[in-house]
Amino acid sequence: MSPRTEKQFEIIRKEKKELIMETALELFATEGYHNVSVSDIAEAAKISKGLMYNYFGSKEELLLSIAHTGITDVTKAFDFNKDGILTRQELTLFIHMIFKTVKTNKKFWRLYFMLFLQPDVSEIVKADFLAFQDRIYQIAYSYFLEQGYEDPESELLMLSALIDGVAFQFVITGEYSNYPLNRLEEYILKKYSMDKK
Amino acid sequence: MSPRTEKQFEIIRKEKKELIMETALELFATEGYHNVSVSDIAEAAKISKGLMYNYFGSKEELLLSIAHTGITDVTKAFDFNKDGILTRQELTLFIHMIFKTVKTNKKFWRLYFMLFLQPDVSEIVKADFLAFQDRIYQIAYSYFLEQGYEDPESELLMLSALIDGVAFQFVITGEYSNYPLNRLEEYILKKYSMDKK
Amino acid sequence: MSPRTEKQFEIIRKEKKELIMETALELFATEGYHNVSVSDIAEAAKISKGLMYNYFGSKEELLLSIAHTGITDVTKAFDFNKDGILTRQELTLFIHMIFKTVKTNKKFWRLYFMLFLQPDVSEIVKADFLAFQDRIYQIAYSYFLEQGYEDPESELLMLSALIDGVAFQFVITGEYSNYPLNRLEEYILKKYSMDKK
Amino acid sequence: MSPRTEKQFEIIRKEKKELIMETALELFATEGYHNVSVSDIAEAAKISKGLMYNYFGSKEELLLSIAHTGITDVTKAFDFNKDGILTRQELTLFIHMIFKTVKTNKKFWRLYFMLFLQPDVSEIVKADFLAFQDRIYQIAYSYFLEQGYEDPESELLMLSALIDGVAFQFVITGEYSNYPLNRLEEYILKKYSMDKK
DNA sequence: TATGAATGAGTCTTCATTCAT
DNA sequence: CATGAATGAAGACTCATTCAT
Repeated sequence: MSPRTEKQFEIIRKEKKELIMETALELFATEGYHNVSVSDIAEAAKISKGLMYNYFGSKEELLLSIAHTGITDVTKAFDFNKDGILTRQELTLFIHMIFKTVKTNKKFWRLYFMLFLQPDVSEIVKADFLAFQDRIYQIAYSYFLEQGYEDPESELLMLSALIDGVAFQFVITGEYSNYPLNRLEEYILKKYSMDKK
Repeated sequence: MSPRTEKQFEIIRKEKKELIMETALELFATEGYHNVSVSDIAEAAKISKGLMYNYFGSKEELLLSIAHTGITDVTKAFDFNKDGILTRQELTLFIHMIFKTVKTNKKFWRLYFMLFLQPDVSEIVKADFLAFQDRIYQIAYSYFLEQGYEDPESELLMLSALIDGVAFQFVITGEYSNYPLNRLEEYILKKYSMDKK
Repeated sequence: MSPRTEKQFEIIRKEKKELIMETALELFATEGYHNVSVSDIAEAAKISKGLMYNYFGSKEELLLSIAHTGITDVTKAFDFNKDGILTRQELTLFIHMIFKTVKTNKKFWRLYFMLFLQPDVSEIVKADFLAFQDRIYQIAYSYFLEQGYEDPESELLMLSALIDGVAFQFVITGEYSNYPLNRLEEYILKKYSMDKK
Repeated sequence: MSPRTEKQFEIIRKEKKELIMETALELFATEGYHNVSVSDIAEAAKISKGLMYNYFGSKEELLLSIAHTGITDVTKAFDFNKDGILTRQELTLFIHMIFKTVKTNKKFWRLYFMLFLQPDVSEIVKADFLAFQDRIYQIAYSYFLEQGYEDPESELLMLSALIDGVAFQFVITGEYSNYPLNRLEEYILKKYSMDKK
């Protein structure tokens, strides 16, 4: 008889928001943002078309929310609170984590690659990502510097490109691909363990 | 004033077609396929909307034509008629050529990355590209094998990923970016010249 | 803490209803009926959307309630219980009252003008207004007749149009306009004091 | 076989544009701007929904075009190229013309009254109308001044309000009303012929 | 009585495509 | 070969209204 409490409403909102975002991510990643209509999302999430607008101002805002939440989650997972210098083991762990996040969040990374090829990506998304990338760069850079690499910057760019390339190739393969991500991970790790210079 | 010969018509057709494709490539790459309307293309190419349909069955066909022509051109440029084994110089040249084509056809590669993230890419385009990739793989693979690399397949995949990664990062930067493509090229070449194992 | 009596509930209902109507009138007049959503009204009145439907069957019914209540109030204010003939002073007072009500209820009159240009105004509202107008017409007509005006009907229509025109012009000016309503009132009163014929 | 000439296209465009504007004016005036959908207009004009957007950027732009064209036409009809002072006959003619234009363009004036009650009317429309009104004011003002009226400004405002009021009352009556517009015109004209001071 | 999540019909608008000339 | 007016299906978005709590 009495209306739902504020808390109850909050829970409902949170859950619905997540449902919509997950559904949309799934569709955006598999079909492409422009090939998915708001109706498609509503249907897949089993809600009405209008409800999406109760939670997100527009289809684009939904996309940006997904991107923002995704990168925030990934960033959190990395626990960047390193103050000292990376040891070799730590770099190993680090690279391992990147591969893991790519494996776990394949759809998300697919979306991110799409977003970056889209020339009109919101500055917010870009800033989010660049912040994340920067952290990684700093860490890897200090490692290469420490290890006495001749041209740590190029080394860094190469590692970055390599990871991006592997991730890209992995991501463009279908849901159940047999891209040898694990094998490549090992191979890369081995390389960085042996390299001197 | 005299009626044009069939040959002349053919030339006109060919030129118009190319004009449309170039204009469309430019727009697709800078604005994104879905953000460019047929009207936009017509306007930019200074032709009528109807004329596009004289040359291409649909907007999508136009896209696929661009992709097909592009990859054909690139493939041609490579002159794969190698029968013997790649020497180190040849690999060097080879990698150099890849970087060169990425640099020269930035827009085209951008389009290609987009296409590959789009799950419904025509099988034709896929086949085109896979054929191209296969040739490269064969060449590089035989090289790594010859050079006595322990795991030539992984090595191959890594080179491929590395190049894709560099190309991707280069391509998503704006028109006049300062991404150090040349420096990375050199760095990669040096790596492959020194590496034993 | 003690359960509210029925009487108290009634008072609450009345006050809420008035709050909603006043808020809606304010918004309708400043933004236009179609530019104001039920959500807007609810937000401005600091109530929930659902509550409005507790008091009014629909958005349109709310509008009509406002119009009905408004014209009823205005009518009451006039105290039409005249049996005798209007003297000149009484006409003066009468015209003065009309101007006063226009001044005081600017928003309401704005709404009324809108309603009358809307072809599908409810018959109820029309009837309300025509009743009001009729009373005024009767009074003014009898006055003009008494005063020996040649064509009292035309005279009446003119006075009516004049007042409507002044009111309209006053009403379409912004909230803090400097339309010389008072000056015009005086001017009109003077005219009707001097006119013979 | 050969495409239509530019001239032919121009004619087509002009005629279609007028058709759409006339149809829309009819509907806007009888139903109200917000109660008429673009589909309604298309259906009434027997064109497709999309075609309207070939000629007008939006529904609102269509409205503004109608308003602008209407007031331009009316202004033209007045031939304001007066340099001398208005004689009484000229004022008579002048008032007559106003009444005539109201009678002839009833729908248009209805639309204009609506627009002026709409708080968010485009500045363009307002400017158009105020320019027109200004011309009329100047002419009437100079007349009243010349005739030695005590307070020409108030006199002017009154004439203006009177005309607005008559027009308003005439306009809110249905298509085939029996509002005595002609009688009122005569009555007003008589007034202004007799009035001294 | 009061709340706000949920619905879905309806609206404006876009745009690939067709076709008469 | 070339044009652009015309179409209509599809999409994003709004909002009055309902209803479980």
